[in-house]
Amino acid sequence: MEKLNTQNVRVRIAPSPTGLVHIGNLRTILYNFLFAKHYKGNFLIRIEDTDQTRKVPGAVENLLKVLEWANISGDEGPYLTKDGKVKEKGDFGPYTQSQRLDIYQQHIQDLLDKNKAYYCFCSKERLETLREDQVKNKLAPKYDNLCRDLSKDEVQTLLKQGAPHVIRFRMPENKDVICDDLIRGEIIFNTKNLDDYVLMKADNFPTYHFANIVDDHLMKITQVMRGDEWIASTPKHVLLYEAFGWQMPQFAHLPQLLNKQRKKLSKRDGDSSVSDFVESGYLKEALLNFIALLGWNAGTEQEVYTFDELINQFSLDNVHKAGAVFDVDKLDWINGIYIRESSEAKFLELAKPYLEKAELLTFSDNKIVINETGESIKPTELNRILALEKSRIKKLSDLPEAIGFMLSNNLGYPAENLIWKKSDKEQTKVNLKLLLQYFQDLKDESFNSEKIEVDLKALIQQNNLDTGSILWPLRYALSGRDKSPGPFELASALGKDKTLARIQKALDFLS
RNA sequence: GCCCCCAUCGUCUAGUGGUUAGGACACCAGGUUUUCAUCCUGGUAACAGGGGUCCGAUUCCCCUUGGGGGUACCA
Repeated sequence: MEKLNTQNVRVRIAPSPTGLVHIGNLRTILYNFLFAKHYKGNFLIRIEDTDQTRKVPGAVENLLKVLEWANISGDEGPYLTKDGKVKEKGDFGPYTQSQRLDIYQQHIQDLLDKNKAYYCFCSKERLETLREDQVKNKLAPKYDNLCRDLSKDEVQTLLKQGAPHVIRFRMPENKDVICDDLIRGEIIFNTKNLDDYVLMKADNFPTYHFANIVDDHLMKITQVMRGDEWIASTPKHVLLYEAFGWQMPQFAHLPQLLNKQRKKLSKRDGDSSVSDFVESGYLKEALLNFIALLGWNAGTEQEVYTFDELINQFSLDNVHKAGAVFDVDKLDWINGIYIRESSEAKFLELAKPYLEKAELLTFSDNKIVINETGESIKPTELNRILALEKSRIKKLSDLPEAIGFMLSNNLGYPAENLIWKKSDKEQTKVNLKLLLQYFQDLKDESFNSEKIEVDLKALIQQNNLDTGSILWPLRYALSGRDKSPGPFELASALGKDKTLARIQKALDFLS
């Protein structure tokens, strides 16, 4: 295997703007970025929009927004300005292929002059019929080289007539092509299995194969890291570099991200667009951490990494060959870790958009308003409420549902739910009255969960009560739910007035 | 059909000729506990099969099987 070149590292991602960025794209982007930063090189973004028919408006913006969200920025290429416009930076531009057509024109002429490429006037219809026949006869579908040996005069005549044409690569015959891969070693192909593929399309746009090679060369790309679905086209690329007489970059084909069915994760897999993950409330640290480990590991038992640790430890040496199944359960687990470890202030910031979107709260410059009641709530109070759910939610979109009952003044539930399984109605009423009395006497400044816990445990002992017979009704009165945070924390987060009101309401329900 | 890639618990993976095959998620059981979650402890679970090479193969080679990718004027 060839040795990794670590000098003047320049890598790129080359997405085509045909839809939303999906999670597999993001993983490829991540690896390129980590690699570039690890070797203190440059990371560039190049938009490969050579298929005019598949262009999707807004796709470039979506890509750049995702990168911004992920905190990954290109050293060269397109970027998003503050007012949402797309601009480009860097000395090797333009970084959008549709703006480089003249460059491809020059280079295709070079190949034509060297007789490495030729004009082809075959119609799409003919090619289609040809392919159908080949498939029917169990032959490899291949171009039959009809135009490969057209004379110069024939070509000139047809061109003068304005005949539609493409330009094809003149594939050498029966030649082994060695493709060296940083991850897989040498892969050998024979040109007899390759056909004279198209370099320039009839609309004068280059194909991926052509534009990609010209640009990687011109932009001085040192390593090409891309999904392993490209392995099969690598010999075409190698041959093109040879035809031009250019030095090739090093190739590293990354293992694919697979869905549960072990198929390539694609844009068609519903939930796989990065925007969906953002919307569901996965933290960027969690998502990046998780996908970094899908196909790579440092050879240690570490599972949780900061971004800097990823940059420091990332290496192509321990990137896998086999594809990896994307397992949401593990993502949820790691997301939970990042949620639990986030600071109070950060968690509030993270929670904001989700609470607002669910129309639970309205945030303005100096006020947070509870939509249902119109009351305002202090950030410190909200923080206390949020803290209750930190260890219970898996993603931020779970939050509105999880804390809704804390902000509502209309808890409704069947009265019998207040009764603990080993208790009865009368006992429950007595205990709730005891609690009402206790909380009435409790001073505001003592209203914290530690104090309440100590007091209530003492109360339980003094009165010789079953713990559950008092704590279950309290918790239920305060939450109206079978499952919730503990009663001490709830009381503390709700504050004296609401605590008293909710206990009173429970007593009303029982009578 | 043809070409190419890949193969350790259900999933993500450690392992580079000699290990009780390790960790994490998920799952199960137990502990803490008023519920749920967190947290702690323990458990079930894997080298696809067959040939070689070797004193010895999960590890190296070959074949089979299985999975995936490619085979476009898409990327």
